[in-house]
Amino acid sequence: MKTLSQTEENYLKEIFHLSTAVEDRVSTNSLAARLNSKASSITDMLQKLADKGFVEYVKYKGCFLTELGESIAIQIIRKHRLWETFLVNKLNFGWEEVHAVAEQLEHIDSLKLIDSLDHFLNYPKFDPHGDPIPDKNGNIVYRESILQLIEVAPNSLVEVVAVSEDSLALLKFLEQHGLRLESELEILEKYPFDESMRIRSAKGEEINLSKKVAENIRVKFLAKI
Amino acid sequence: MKTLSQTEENYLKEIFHLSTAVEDRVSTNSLAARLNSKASSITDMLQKLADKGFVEYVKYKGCFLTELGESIAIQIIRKHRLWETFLVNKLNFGWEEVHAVAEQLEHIDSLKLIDSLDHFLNYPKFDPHGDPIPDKNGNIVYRESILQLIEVAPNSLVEVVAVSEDSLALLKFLEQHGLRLESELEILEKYPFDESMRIRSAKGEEINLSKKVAENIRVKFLAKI
DNA sequence: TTTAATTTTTAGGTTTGTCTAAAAAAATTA
DNA sequence: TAATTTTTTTAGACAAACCTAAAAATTAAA
Ligand SMILES: [Mn+2]
Ligand SMILES: [Mn+2]
Ligand SMILES: [Mn+2]
Ligand SMILES: [Mn+2]
Repeated sequence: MKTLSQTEENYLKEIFHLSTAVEDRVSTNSLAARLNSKASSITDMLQKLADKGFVEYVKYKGCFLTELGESIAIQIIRKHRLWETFLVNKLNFGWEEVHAVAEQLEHIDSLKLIDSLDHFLNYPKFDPHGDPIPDKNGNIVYRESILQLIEVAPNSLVEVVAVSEDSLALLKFLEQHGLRLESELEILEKYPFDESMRIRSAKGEEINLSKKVAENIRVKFLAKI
Repeated sequence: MKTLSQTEENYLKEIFHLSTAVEDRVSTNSLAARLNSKASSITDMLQKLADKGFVEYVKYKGCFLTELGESIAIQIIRKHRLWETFLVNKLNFGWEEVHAVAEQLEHIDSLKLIDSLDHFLNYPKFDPHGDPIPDKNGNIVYRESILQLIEVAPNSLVEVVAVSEDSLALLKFLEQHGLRLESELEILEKYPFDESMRIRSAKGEEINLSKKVAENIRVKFLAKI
């Protein structure tokens, strides 16, 4: 199988993320926004990816990955998350520093490398942001009963299990308030006018979280208080 | 400092290797041969690199690196050799498997990454092929009194200290005969008609080495026998 | 020191991935 | 349903890195 360009790989990865998280058929404009590119460039590339059999694409109707395209996307995500794990676990990077470097490392092409790395890291199941790491065969084990913090009702106790990985500012903010994976926190109050919320961290600090922040923290429900 | 393309980095690296190992001013054709490219392509790129201040280039007279160009080349070589060391020491790659992967990894752009890696590997001085690893400041400590095996007279005992790194076939050949870094061997006889030689390995095996092979093994003289 | 061979450069193209501006289709609103 | 707005595609260009073929400069041979 001939190897794809970095650009093509980034397109497939982004189509995968959008089609699992947001829309079934991925629109030209949503890709343009995520890839910091223009709609016309996206159209060009979608035609090429469709020719090569990586996506199904119908003019004006958006696209989705073929089985082949999806398996490639998953392997790139596997590499991305394994490298992030390496950087945090072995090289002592902070979780907010790894994404940018992993965006480069995910394109290194060597099966032996990535399998050896997986072994070296002891076959980790989740990356530093709580996201599942696909295995060699592309299987992804999603966690059960995870919800966005913003969906949780007041007077609930929850545990942080994942955070949106690609916002540097968010990760720094969480770091600053001692919020990380496995942190427990209590939802004190929700303010409907701006969808912000007030929470109490494990060590008693009360923190206001904006809508944006609360959307990007994923938690597991622990108890009613 | 804005970041160079992978292609530009490869040109600088190759100019560095050729101008230290072979010729003071690097010719268009020698670059074309090393970069598997055509002379006309080299000319184009040299003009660009000269514009950007990485090389001195005079039409028809070849080129050499500026101080800036050299410092960039050395940092790429540093990355290449650190990654090779990582692959062998941590991921259990064979020394013949690492060069191709390092050719990709050397272009990853993150100072923190490479310095952390250096630390993680315990500041190695030499890579798996015996080549010196430049430090953070670009200093390279070359070994004293190293010669090519082909230059050594019969009845000498020598120790292998480095091998040409980028020939897969050579490395596999050496591996097969148990020849590696720190191996001791005895030069038995030299055959002038094809410049081949006969040697005896530490464990007594007698092996014939072609000119090509004997040129690409670097040794330290130990004793006359 | 001419002539011949070799090396290097220029001229003119190609491919990949991008862009802007204009046209076409689809979705919304009236 | 007709008009308007939004989304998407097409048309035409551009920069990077490469190529082939032809011209020019340099080097080697006669
Ligand atoms: Mn990431
Ligand atoms: Mn992640
Ligand atoms: Mn190498
Ligand atoms: Mn090496």
